[in-house]
Amino acid sequence: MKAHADQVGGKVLKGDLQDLTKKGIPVSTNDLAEEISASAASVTDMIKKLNEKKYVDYQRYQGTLLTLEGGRLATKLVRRHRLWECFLVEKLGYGWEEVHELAEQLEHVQSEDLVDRLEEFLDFPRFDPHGDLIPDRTGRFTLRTQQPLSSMSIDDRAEVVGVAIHDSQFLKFLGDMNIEIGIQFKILEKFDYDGSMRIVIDGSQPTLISPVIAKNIHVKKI
Amino acid sequence: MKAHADQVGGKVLKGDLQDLTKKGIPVSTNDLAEEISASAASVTDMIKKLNEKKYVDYQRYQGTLLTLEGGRLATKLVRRHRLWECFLVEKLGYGWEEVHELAEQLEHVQSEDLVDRLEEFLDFPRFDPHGDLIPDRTGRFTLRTQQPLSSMSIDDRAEVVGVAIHDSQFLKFLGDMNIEIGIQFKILEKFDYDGSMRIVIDGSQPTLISPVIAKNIHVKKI
DNA sequence: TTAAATTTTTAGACAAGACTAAAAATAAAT
DNA sequence: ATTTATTTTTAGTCTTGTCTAAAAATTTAA
Ligand SMILES: [Mn+2]
Ligand SMILES: [Mn+2]
Ligand SMILES: [Mn+2]
Ligand SMILES: [Mn+2]
Repeated sequence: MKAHADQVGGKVLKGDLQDLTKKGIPVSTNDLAEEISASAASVTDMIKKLNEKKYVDYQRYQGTLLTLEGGRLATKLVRRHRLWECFLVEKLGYGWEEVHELAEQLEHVQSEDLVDRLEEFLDFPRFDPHGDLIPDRTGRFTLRTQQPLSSMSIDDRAEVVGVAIHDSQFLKFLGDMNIEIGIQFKILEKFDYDGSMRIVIDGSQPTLISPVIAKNIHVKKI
Repeated sequence: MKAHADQVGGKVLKGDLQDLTKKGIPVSTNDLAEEISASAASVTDMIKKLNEKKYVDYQRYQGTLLTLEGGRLATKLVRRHRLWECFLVEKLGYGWEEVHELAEQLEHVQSEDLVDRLEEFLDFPRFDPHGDLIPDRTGRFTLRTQQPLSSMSIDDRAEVVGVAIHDSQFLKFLGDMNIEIGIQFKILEKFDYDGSMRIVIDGSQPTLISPVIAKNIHVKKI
């Protein structure tokens, strides 16, 4: 159910949830179980019910795929989740590392209208605090050019547009290094040995970025 | 679980949830069942569990009372509910007749901190859109002098401070008559026959108020 | 191409929360 | 003080969502 804007670099174009997931590749029962911390047996049971209701395409032993209807529902959930995250950060002053769990609860409040009003109240934000895209009322959103920081070269200049991981430890760590959405920087060095990079954030001192970190920061070349 | 500020006219003083409910009078199993639209059997089952957890005092056939701990929990829920109602009206532009059901969902989001921040964001409102008191972080609140409009006499001037019924039909009806929290008016006539009243809202035309309506509007004499 | 390892499903059980129908306790009426 | 009516509880069942252990299917390796 979780969308991964990260996997879709390239041109700006319209997309739906399918574009945000690994297109057409079924997810395994075990992976789902792992993701939601439940047993594989429970996942099988539930998936069968969702299949009955036509929210997923499921054939035993072959994994699971969202149907169009399931995708629509999932997109709505993603929309709600991300708008609530915006609210928590923009209006209640939470940090980007604190909002996911709260949004997980708020997203289950049933009311289309509430979310639409929330969106208006927030002035129609296009991205959530982690840089993820917010689908509009109709489920559409605009894709964005982006690439992992690890793919940049020396002397490139770039802007941080998102993160691949929402883990609060990771986000807090980035925060401590003053790395946040919107900051611009230049690549000073890239070490062939392990791919570590030295970058300099405009108006600040140079920082060393480990390859694992670099892979999980999404940037836009400028 | 629902607090009734209406039952406590009189002097301004500190209170807790006990003050807001019919003090010490146990609620019957059937009344609870009616209130939540469940069977009496279900209520008995659940009450037994709450009794186990010490949230209520229950003895079979004798009805149910909140314990101190249960009261504290209930107060928190009431606080959350009312703050969310404020949010929906103040920030998202909902009408007072639309917010109860949404707040019923939002109140179940688990996070003390979230509610405290919401309260601050709303500038520490003391009353919700229906004029009900909002407990503070510690569960305390200040009682307010009030009486039903039906108890006023000719030539009295008063201000609307709340409503006894939260039914959306009733609230919409009041709205249509331009009766809302904060408006001030004068009693022109009171008909002995059935208790109907004619009132005039400052800067408007006189209106006729039926006794049922008058009983459910809380006012403060001025 | 068969055997071993892994993944996924089934079978069976359990807890929570609901319900209906019948029994028991309490309250009201004669 | 009995009888009758009402309220409340118990008994038994159902549904939903979860789990573990064992069986079945698929994938990987020999
Ligand atoms: Mn999130
Ligand atoms: Mn996010
Ligand atoms: Mn309410
Ligand atoms: Mn209210």
